[in-house]
Amino acid sequence: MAQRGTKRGNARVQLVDTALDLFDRHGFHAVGIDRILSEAGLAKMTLYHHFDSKEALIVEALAKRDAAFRAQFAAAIAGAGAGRAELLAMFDAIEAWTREPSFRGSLFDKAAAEYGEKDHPVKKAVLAHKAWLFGEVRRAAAASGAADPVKLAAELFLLVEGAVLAAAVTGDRSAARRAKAAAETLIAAAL
Amino acid sequence: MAQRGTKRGNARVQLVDTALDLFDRHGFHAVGIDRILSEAGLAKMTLYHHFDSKEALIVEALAKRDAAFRAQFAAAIAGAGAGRAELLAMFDAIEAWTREPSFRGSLFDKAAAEYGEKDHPVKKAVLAHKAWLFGEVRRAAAASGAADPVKLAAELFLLVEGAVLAAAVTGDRSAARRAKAAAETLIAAAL
DNA sequence: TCGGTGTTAGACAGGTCCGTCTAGCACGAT
DNA sequence: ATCGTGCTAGACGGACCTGTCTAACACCGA
Repeated sequence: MAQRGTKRGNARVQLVDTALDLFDRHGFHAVGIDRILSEAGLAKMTLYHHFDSKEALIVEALAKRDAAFRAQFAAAIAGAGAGRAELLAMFDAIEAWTREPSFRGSLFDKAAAEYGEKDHPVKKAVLAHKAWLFGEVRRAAAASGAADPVKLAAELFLLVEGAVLAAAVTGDRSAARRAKAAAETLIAAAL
Repeated sequence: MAQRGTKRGNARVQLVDTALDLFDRHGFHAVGIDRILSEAGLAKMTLYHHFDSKEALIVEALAKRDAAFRAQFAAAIAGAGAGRAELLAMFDAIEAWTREPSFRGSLFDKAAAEYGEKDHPVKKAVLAHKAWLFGEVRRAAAASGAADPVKLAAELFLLVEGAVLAAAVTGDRSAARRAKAAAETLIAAAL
């Protein structure tokens, strides 16, 4: 049994982190709360004190992953300038991510696969994440001087999504690099 | 209760079709065999007479979906010529598919999300499907006269994957059309 | 009409699911 | 040191999971 939290309030963090890892590895429905609690060394009531339900835990886990992703993404493209350079830096960021040994695909894609109902809280979290990511691409595309920046952004977004999916499913770790190459062609044609 | 099969051997087909529909709507782990049997109006032993396990049913369901997809895909691109026209016809095929009211995303992407282990039979079925699809793109790219057909195929494949994913997750039904526009740019640059 | 074959119904078993319960721990303030 | 409070442990409940069992059904050829 893992040592119990030495500080108050650590349990919640431990819970979310453990859940995040297990959901990522095995999926949401496949992982029961008993397994999360066992792995985290915590008890049932600890979970239900902090969260109303397993679903609430999932939503919070996705929120944490979303925040971490945004921060990592922002840091990765911070060095680049605006416009074209920033767009290309995004593909570098995706490549760096997909090459991490811990990369197991987008947790949001997995969540979307398991929770397809439009009004489901989990699906809403997925859509919010996707909308933000597309917004980032659109913002950078707008500063690239492209004739039709929204069209360019939409095309590049498809490349990003495709690269992440291909890297996750087939394990193709060079997908992001090839997506970048395609992006360079699309950007050049869009100016 | 649904009327029992009037012909012998209809049960197996009914089973696979019902499972396919439910897996597509709710996911693999979320759908129990009891639900499938209830919906199909069949009994437990009927399932376990035809299949060794739920997993075997999943694999057969994916095989049927794979076969149907290949047939539909082949029919959709049959009219087009070879090379560039065939590549573009593929995007039309994807668009037609994603615009079907019954479109709920790629069942293979969902399967990959729930069964991530490399050696899992379900994952193997997913990889076989993806490998075939990429092979189709590569074959057409090879006949397009591109300087580096494999590179072109890889880039177009990412667009296909991205379009299907975007259509499934965000419900963006014009994703495939934009993927086609991007593909035209990439093909033009690859010649 | 009768027997044999292949399929089906529904109960059952053992495990796990999510969520709730009571009881009691460990800590901060006084 | 004692009290009060926030948090936690582990048992429990009812529902559901996958897979197995017995018993009997419907249909075939003879």
